[in-house]
Amino acid sequence: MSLRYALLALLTAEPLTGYDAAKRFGGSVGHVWHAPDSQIYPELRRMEREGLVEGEQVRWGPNSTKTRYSITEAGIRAFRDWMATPLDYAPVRDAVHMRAAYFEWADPDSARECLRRHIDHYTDQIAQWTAVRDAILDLSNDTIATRVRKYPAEDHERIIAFKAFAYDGLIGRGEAEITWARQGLDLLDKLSSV
Amino acid sequence: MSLRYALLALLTAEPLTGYDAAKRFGGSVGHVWHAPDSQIYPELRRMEREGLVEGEQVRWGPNSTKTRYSITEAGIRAFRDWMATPLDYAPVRDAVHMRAAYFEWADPDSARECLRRHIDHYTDQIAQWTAVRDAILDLSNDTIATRVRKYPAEDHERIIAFKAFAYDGLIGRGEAEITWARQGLDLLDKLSSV
DNA sequence: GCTGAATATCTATCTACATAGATATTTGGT
DNA sequence: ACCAAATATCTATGTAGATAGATATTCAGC
Repeated sequence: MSLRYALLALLTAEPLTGYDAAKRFGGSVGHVWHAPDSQIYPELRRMEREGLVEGEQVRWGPNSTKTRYSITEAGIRAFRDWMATPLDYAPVRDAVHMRAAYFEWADPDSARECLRRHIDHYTDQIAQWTAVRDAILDLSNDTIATRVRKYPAEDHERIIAFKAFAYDGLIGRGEAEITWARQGLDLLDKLSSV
Repeated sequence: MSLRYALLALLTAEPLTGYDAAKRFGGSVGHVWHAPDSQIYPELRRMEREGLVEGEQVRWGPNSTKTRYSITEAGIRAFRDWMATPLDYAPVRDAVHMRAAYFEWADPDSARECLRRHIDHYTDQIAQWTAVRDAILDLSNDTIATRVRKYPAEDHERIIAFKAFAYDGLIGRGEAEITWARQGLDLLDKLSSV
């Protein structure tokens, strides 16, 4: 169901085609909510049926058109309603931590590999998240620049601050993951040195 | 697919009925991998067909039996193989961070509520995780006590250390979430005081 | 002996999501 | 004029998981 709200969130900045939206899910929103295009197109159609968005045919080259969706008043209301609704927490499914709990069944090299990959993964992610956050803060991020242009100047600070805040959360969590994995590597060293 | 390995992990400690396993998914493994019983029973049957576990009928009262599953050699091999296989990282789907990124659409009270619930949720979880970790470390946790009894004394330290390590990871991450949410509350205060 | 909780299992339906295409048009560069 | 890449969309199939039961037996306590 959150895909729907991710789409509405995108559309509060500007009208988009399904293709545009799908691209955003590779970057911006994609950092917090992933979705493949095969989920996006049908969801937009459903949302149109329910009046949350409005599709309009726009020219695309000389012989073709594409559908550009805009958020409707009802869509904005639905988004705000969602914002006021408590989230429920999805049950945990965490393969790395599960595996780590049973590392006595792995040979130490595999265990180390697993943790090193964990560190690499989050190092990588943190680099991306940090880059995006910084680009948001100095408005060199296009998506956010476009968004901000749509709203009065007195809102800009909040808009930017919340986006940066979300990224800070991802970064903080990533750092916790790395710290943990390093502790694991130390633990493996300690246990194998006996 | 990880459900399968969670089950194998459980069965390396002792044979279990589907019902026993389902209960474990409410506690121990459930902290890292959740699954409802409606997934567990069929998965165990599938695993039996594939020779990873072996079901035996054991008496249950005077007029009934139940199926108790034990891990087979093939099951142990499959589990070890999985341990040596790199995990791939599931795409992110994080409703709270997504919502936080668009807090300009929430009224400040709802935003605060959302973050307070986040703090409550993880405070709660951390209390549980900490209790389990401590019970693991002093062997007052039954599941781990049973497990440890099955293996030679020189392995006990590792077995316990890895379980505690996994819980430390959950706790660390939970603390990061709380830190972040508190920052959010501060940010909301700052922005509303303007 | 009765009753309610726990044990043990199975089913059925629905949605979300992953994966892997197919198809057609447009645009930018040689 | 041609070709590759990008744009724009749609479909189909499969699995995982959420949700909500149905059913029968056993066990513990009164």
